[in-house]
Amino acid sequence: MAVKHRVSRRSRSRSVGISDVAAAAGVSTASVSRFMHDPMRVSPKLRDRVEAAIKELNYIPHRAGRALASRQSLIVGAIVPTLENAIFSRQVMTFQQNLRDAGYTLLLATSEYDPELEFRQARVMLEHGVDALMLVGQKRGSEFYEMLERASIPFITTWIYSKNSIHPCCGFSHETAMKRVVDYVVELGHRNIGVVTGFANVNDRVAARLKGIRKALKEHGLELMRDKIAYSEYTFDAGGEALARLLEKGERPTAIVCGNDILAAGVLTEARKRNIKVPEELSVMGFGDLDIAAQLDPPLSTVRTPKAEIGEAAATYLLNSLEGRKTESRIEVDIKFCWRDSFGRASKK
Amino acid sequence: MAVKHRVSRRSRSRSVGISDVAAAAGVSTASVSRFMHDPMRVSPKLRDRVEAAIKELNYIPHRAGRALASRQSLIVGAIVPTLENAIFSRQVMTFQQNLRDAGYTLLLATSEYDPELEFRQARVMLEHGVDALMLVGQKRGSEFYEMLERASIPFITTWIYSKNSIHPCCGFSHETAMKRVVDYVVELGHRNIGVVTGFANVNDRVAARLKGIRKALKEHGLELMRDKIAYSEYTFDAGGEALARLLEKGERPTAIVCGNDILAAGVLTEARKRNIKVPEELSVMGFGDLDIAAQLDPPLSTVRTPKAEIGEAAATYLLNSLEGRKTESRIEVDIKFCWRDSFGRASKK
DNA sequence: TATAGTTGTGTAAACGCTTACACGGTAAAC
DNA sequence: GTTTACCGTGTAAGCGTTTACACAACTATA
Repeated sequence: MAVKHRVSRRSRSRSVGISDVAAAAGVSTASVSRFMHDPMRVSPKLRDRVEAAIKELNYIPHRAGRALASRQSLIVGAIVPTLENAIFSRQVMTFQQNLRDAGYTLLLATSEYDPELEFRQARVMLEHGVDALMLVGQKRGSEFYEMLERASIPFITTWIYSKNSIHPCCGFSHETAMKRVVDYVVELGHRNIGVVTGFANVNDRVAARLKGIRKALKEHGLELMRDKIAYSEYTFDAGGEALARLLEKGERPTAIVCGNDILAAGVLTEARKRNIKVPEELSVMGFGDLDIAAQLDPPLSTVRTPKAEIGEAAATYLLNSLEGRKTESRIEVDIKFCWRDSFGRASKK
Repeated sequence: MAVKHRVSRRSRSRSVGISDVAAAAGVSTASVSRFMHDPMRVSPKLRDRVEAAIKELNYIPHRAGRALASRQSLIVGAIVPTLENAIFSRQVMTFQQNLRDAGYTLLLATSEYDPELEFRQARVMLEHGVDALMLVGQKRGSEFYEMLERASIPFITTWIYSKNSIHPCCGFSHETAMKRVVDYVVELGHRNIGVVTGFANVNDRVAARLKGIRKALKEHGLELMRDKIAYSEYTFDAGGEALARLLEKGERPTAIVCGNDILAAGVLTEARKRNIKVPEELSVMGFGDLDIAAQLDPPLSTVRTPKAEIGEAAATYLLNSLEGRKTESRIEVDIKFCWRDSFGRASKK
């Protein structure tokens, strides 16, 4: 059934290579190569000739050749779930900037929260010979880590931190973060607390946050009932709908703790639509501190996560590893609780 | 005892190559290569042996070798100004997804709106042998385009459209878009219009939008005075400050037209801070329709730009070019005007 | 039966670079 | 005036693929 048709061959014209430069300059390719890496390693006379030849021929070195010969691609890979979320795009951006400053280039893929796709992308990256790899989260099959192991390249998992982590990681404990949030929420008098969260099965961070919530509640003798959790996609509208579902069941919560700011913004909008006053009647808490959080009305209480810092720290770790420098492989970053107007004391009945 | 280990050098151990597989399977490397590209091209017997050998050895093909021999890297590059803005990250994401589905991988760099940096990054991409390249905007020195010309790879400029464009492009006319906006703004009775915009010198899209504004005003016998324009960085706060500057000078405008939604959001926040009622006393118009636009209070009027569509169209164009298919090289995408509550008729004095 | 295709496989020469090694020349040490 | 060291350069063997070409073994055709 598959109709095989011949794809027109691309032009195969040789491009200007190092040997052309060598010939034009009347030197050996070795000398040109040396010049490329450190002009001071060749004599001034030769230097000038090579320089002239390069300019003359518009020579652009071909890194595939270099990669083959030197076993270094100068490429670093990153696989993130999505770029729709400012969280990851900010992280990727600083990651890339730091790599670039060190002479590396970024190969980027998204996994769309699909483990299988993530695995395939990782494999492709290894085929491309990436010198290092940045990942998000740690939950993946052992064959994934075994593959990395065999490739023996440094890698780091981000948005995860645990001092006993088996793998290099850079982030914070989502569990602790959320526990602290809920501790405070309870302190503010809230007893009936609703949760709007992403789907925990695909994402270890979501699961950890839920765990933190449960832990805090338990310590205060409370329990997170099933009908107080609404799972949702990461969109504004879905966040609003999640609130709607929560409100349909039982007594209205006095506080909603959300898995991220997108969901919280949706909740805020839905609350306004229903004339529920925030925070008087309903307190709302986000997570992540996107730029928009402070622009919402009322400004959203949330947890600030250092997206850029994570990208930078990940780059630093990988670069250190590549250079053979000793570095801490479990990096904890600071988070900050931002209590803004969307969250207040529980209304007294 | 005497363990002689040179730590500084990176491990140079040969990895499993195609020749190892060939040896293990008792066939030639050519056959393995053929198997890799199309298993049906080799006999069943040989197929099984090769398959077994590959699994046995955990063989991962090395694309640098392939790139060298076949003159195709299966890598496509993209250079965008930043990923902080959802505009570009969304575009990059769909671009990447479409490439991936076609077997290509994305090499990504940011230029931070710096032409020089963009040029250097482009050069690095060519060194990596990208098969194609996506860029944002068209304003760059001729040496840039000459370099691309010499590399003779397909490329496309995005967020730009003109039916006479010299270069392949995919986007819309910012000039026309803004002209239509202002036409309507004037129709709504506004005569005193302020503009908050990014810096036009670094960005051809900004310049085009300003041109559109001026053109529209001129047709209505109006003029954009210098003191009605505030230039600003692309941050919420800077947008607010820009409004502040505008308000200090002369009579207060009845409408503010912004270069993007971030600036508009900043303007909205600043207006609220000053107790200026939107839209009764001041109408505000954004550009771009970020997700947040509809969540703001009041919901922001803006121009919806198809970010994902641009990424996809760019990918499609490049893939078509790579496969030698004939395609339109100037692609216009639709924009949509979203009139929400932040914009209304000019208040009658 | 002779001839011409077809199919499956192997051989070996690239592809563009790096780098171990060799070598001649000059400078420093004796 | 040797010897020793070092420096700058060239030679050539890879690095892991692809692919043009050759060839043997079939199959189809006349």
